[in-house]
Amino acid sequence: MNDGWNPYDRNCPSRRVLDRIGDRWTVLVVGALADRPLRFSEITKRVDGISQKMLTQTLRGLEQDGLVTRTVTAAVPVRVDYELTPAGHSLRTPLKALEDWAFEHMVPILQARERYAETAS
Amino acid sequence: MNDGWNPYDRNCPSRRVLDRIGDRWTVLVVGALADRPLRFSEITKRVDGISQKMLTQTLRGLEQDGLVTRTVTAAVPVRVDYELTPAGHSLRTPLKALEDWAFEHMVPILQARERYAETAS
DNA sequence: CGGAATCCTCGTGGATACTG
DNA sequence: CAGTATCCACGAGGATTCCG
Repeated sequence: MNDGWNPYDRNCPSRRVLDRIGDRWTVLVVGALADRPLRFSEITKRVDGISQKMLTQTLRGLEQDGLVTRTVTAAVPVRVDYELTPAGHSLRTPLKALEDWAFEHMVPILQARERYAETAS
Repeated sequence: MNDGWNPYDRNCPSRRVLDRIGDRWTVLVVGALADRPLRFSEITKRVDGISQKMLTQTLRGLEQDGLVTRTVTAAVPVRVDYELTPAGHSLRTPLKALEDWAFEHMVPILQARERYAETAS
């Protein structure tokens, strides 16, 4: 049922998918689009620190995987909206679970990190 | 309740935690340790493609965050076991949800990817 | 406004060799 | 066995400029 693949094998299909999802920006962009479609510039504002190059790249990847749709409205200036597909929305559930985990555990984790930093000479 | 932080802000605590989790190797190493404690060399074998440098680095990070414990057994040769802490185990739940999602959606996603590759001249 | 193209710089991370 | 220490290459990704 797994086609003989082992999830820890670098070429395992599910791992190839996971590699895209695990991407730093992908998680944040999907999160930004969770509520409603957004324009390119709106996403830029929401996701702090992302460059327009990375945003373009991330969106192309999501589009390529069928997780986001790109809609161009001809006008001057041009308007482009990005929206999660049903599959994209379904990704929010596990992603949200991860964010919740991070939020719940961040205090002890950040404390442990600082303690570690002090110990290290 | 969020200390005024916005999750998309680069300095938001939960995002700082997420950055570690989002790491390519971290997910795989935590997964490898899910069932039982493992020795260094055992993890190397399980996680295909990881170099010993990256494994060391990843383990140090997890140790630093209190998600993994490192136990040294003095002997010749030395034996070192790595084990998930309770916090580390709790991370498995959201991670598993993500893996499941990847497995469920991989077929259409990989197909969409190929279609995209063909279209592009 | 929403990019594409170019340049250039860091850091990631692999390969190798050596050590307790 | 389980690392540490170096060296090095490559690619991610930022800054900038230009275009439809």
